[in-house]
Amino acid sequence: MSNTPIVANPLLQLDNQLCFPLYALSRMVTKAYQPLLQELDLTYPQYLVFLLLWEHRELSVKELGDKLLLDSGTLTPLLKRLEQKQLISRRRDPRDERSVIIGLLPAGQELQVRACQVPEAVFARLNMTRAEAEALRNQLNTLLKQLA
Amino acid sequence: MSNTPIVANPLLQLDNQLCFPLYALSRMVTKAYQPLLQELDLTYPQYLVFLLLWEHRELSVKELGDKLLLDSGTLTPLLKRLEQKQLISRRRDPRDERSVIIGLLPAGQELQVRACQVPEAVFARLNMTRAEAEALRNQLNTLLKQLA
DNA sequence: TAATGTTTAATTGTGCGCAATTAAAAAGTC
DNA sequence: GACTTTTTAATTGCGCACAATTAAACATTA
Repeated sequence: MSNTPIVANPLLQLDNQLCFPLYALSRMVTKAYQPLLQELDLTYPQYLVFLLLWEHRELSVKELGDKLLLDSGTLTPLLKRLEQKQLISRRRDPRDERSVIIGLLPAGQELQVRACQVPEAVFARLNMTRAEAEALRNQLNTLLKQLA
Repeated sequence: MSNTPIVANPLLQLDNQLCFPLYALSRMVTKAYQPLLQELDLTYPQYLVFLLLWEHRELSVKELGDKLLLDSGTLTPLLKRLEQKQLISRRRDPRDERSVIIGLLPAGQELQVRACQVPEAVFARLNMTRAEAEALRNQLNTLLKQLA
């Protein structure tokens, strides 16, 4: 009875899944950022929010969610923590009181200078050429657009 | 003062990061599994545990962690939930009392039959050929081995 | 064998991620 | 203009992920 043969279904083997390396690599890359972001006192998703704010200065929660593919259940508490650290501001859009507009405070703006070295430092840890990285990024982005 | 020019640093733009499509695509793929796994009453990481158990029947928490790149802080509560649902068993290894051995219970074994259709169903949602999927998987696995 | 070091899980605490619900504002429709 | 529908955030609850700590079992070495 404890000898029931195990059906070796290749479709159900971890090594044959596309999902697993995607899942695992994503976490490993996040971990590669961690020590660098710790110096900025930011988590990885918080860092992504700042990438957008440094580029656009102001964005609504909705716009952040559209760009990061995250909903308000994730963003609202994250943004409140950044507000509490005086890095960003949160205010209702007077023209549409449903929207909450996120803006950079001086301390949040100043983080950009210290963040400049992060991409290079992380890149150095992944042993791949620029061309390889860009090719993979385009590949992943293509898939992403098909799904989102 | 609110006119401080924003330095457009391409290295700090979300669209130029490799990390973001990896992070976002991983979550999207997990979401693609969700409705299928819901019928098995499993979460995505729980499903990964079962892929390994269906293949190996018994594995220690350590072995599961090595294969999934997860630590006991993640696995212990997850496994306790599966134990509570009578899907798996947890017992100390009599030969090394530090190890906890995870085994399949009948209900957990029977889940395999219902799971057989999951990989095909998920694959259908990603508009890519087998060859493309395999190429990408190998690429991601190579990167993963470099990091782990 | 006694002391030291290593391995393995468990625990604790924090921060996502997301489904589901609620509530308010805005837009569309009759 | 009242009614309905849609949009937008916030809230609640649950399950990961993971860093840091603890404790027990095992291994190594003096």
